[in-house]
Amino acid sequence: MSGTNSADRILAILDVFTEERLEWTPEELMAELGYSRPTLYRYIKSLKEAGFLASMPGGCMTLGPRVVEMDYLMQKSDRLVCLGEPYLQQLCDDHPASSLLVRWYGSKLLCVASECSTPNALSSYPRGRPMPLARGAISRAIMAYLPRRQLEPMIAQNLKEFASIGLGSTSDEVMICMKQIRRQGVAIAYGEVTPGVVGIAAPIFSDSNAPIAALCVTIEARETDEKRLERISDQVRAAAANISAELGKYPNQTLEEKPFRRQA
Amino acid sequence: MSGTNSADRILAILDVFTEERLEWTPEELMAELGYSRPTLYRYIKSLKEAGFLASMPGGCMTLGPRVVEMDYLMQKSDRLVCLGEPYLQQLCDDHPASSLLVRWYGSKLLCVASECSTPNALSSYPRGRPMPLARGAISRAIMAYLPRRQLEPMIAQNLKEFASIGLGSTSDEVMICMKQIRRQGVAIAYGEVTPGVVGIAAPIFSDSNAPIAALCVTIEARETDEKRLERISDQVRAAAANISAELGKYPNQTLEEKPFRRQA
DNA sequence: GACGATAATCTCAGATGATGAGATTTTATC
DNA sequence: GATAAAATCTCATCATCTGAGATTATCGTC
Repeated sequence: MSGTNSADRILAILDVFTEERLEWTPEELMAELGYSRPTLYRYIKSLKEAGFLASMPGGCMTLGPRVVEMDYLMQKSDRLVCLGEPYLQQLCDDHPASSLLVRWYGSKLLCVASECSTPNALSSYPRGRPMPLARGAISRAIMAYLPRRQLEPMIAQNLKEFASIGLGSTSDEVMICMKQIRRQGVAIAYGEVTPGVVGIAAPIFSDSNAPIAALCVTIEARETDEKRLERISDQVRAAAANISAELGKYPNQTLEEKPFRRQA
Repeated sequence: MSGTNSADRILAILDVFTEERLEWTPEELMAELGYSRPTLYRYIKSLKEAGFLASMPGGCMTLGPRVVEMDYLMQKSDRLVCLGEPYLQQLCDDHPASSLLVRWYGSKLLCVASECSTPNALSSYPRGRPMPLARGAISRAIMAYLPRRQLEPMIAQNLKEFASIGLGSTSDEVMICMKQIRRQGVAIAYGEVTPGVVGIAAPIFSDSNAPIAALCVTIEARETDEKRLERISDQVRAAAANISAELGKYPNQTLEEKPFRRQA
C-alpha cells in the first residue's frame, strides 16, 4: 500500500530517525531502507535542500533545522496552544502541579504545551512527547466523548488495558465508566501513568464538534484531598469549556472565509 | 532545477505553510502549486499519513503533529542544545540579558535555544525563529571564522549591508574587521538587530573544524558599561570554547563508530 | 432518515520521470 | 600530491506518476 510510491519512500527516510537513533550514515540508510545508492542520495539531496536533513561532520545525517522552524510556526499558530497557555499558567499558579495540553491525532496523544509549578517536573511530558493511548485521565477524557461508532471498537481493542486499570472487564462496563465521565465532565485517574500521581482531564472540542484534545492537571496524590480534587476538577472543566468555546470563534485570519463556507 | 521530481514537489507543499499563512484548503494549494486535483490529494494523503499535515475542521490543512514530535526528537538529541543550555542559564543568571544559541545552516541563522532573565524578553528570537543573515554579532561571529573561499563571496554579496552598519565599504575593509573579530574571539554589535540592544557573540566549532553556531548574549545598552561588556565577552568566549571542546568529544552512542571512521 | 452539494477518491491510458549498475568526479586524508 | 572514500553523473529501461473525467464518500440541511 505505501512504500511503492516515491512520496512515501522519501518520507520513510525521516521515519527512521527516532529517539533511539538520531544519526544515520547514507550507508546505513541504504541497508535499512533498501534503496539503491543513487536513489538514496537523490532523496537525501531533496531532503537536505528542504532542510529536513542535515549532514554532520563525519558524514552522518541528522534531522535538519527545518524541523525546528516548522515547529515554531506551528506553536505560534496553533490556536489550541495560544488559547490554552493562560489556563495552564493559572492552574499551575493555583496548585502545586503540572498542567498540560494534549492533542489527539490518529492513534496518538501528543503533548503540545505544558506548565509546571513543582520544583521537579512531575510530568515527563514536555511539548512533543507522545503519550500512551488508552491509559490515564487524558485518554479517557477524549475517548468518552467520541461518537459511539469510534468508541466501541476502541474499547474492544484495549479491553485488557481497561481491565488492568479496573474500569471493567466487559465493553459494557467500560461504556458505563465513559458515560460517567461524560456526566462529570472530567476524567480522573489515580497513578495510571505515573505512580502516586493523579490526573484530572477534561476534553476540548473542535468547533463544537469532536473532541480533539484535553486539558489535564497532574498532581501528587499526597498533595491532594477530596476538596482540592473537586476544585481542580471544576477549574479544569471550566477551562476546557472556555477553550472549546473560544476555538469555536473563528480567529482573525480566517474570519472572511469561514462564515462563507458555513453558509455555502 | 528542483520541482521537476516528485520528491521536491511533495516537500514544496510544506513550504507554503508560513508564518503568514498556516491554513490552506486543497483548492488553494492546487492554485498555488499548480498540481492537478488527484495529484495534490495523493501528495496530501502521504503527508497526512506521515503526520506532516493534518486536516482542520472545515477542510483546511495545517502542519501536522509529526512536526512537533520531530522537534522534540531534535531538541533532545541536539548535542549543541544539551551542552549549551547550562551556559545560557549561567549567563542569564549573571546578567540582565538574553542568551541564545544560534545554528548556522545553509544561508540561515536559526535560534535553537534561548534563555532570558529580563522581565520583557528582549530578544524576540525563541527557538525556531530564523534570524537575519549578515547583520548582528551572531552572524559576524560565525562569518569571521569561515574559510576564506567561503567568506569572500559572502562579503562581496552583502557589501552594502556591511557598509550600512559601518564595517567598511570595501571587501578589504570588511576583511580587516573579520580579522579583528578572530583576534578578539567575540563579535560585538551595537543595535544592529534591535535598537538599543548590544549583542556579544562567539563562534562554536564543530569537531574542531568549521563554525557551525554561535553563542550570543544580548543586553540593553543602558544596562552595560565598558567593564561589564568585557566580562560578558570573556564569559561568552569561554563558554563557546567549552561547548566547542565538548562537541569534539564524541558522545556515547557514536563512541564505537567514530574513532574507527577517523582512522580508516 | 433522506436529500443535495461539496469534497475526496478511483479508473485508466499515455508518457514522463524514476530507477540502478557502473563509471566518474568530488571530497577528505595522509 | 597521492590515495581512498564519498557523492554524483550517465543512460537505457521500464515502472510509476500524471491528469481528465467519472465515481464514491462525506457533510450539512431539511
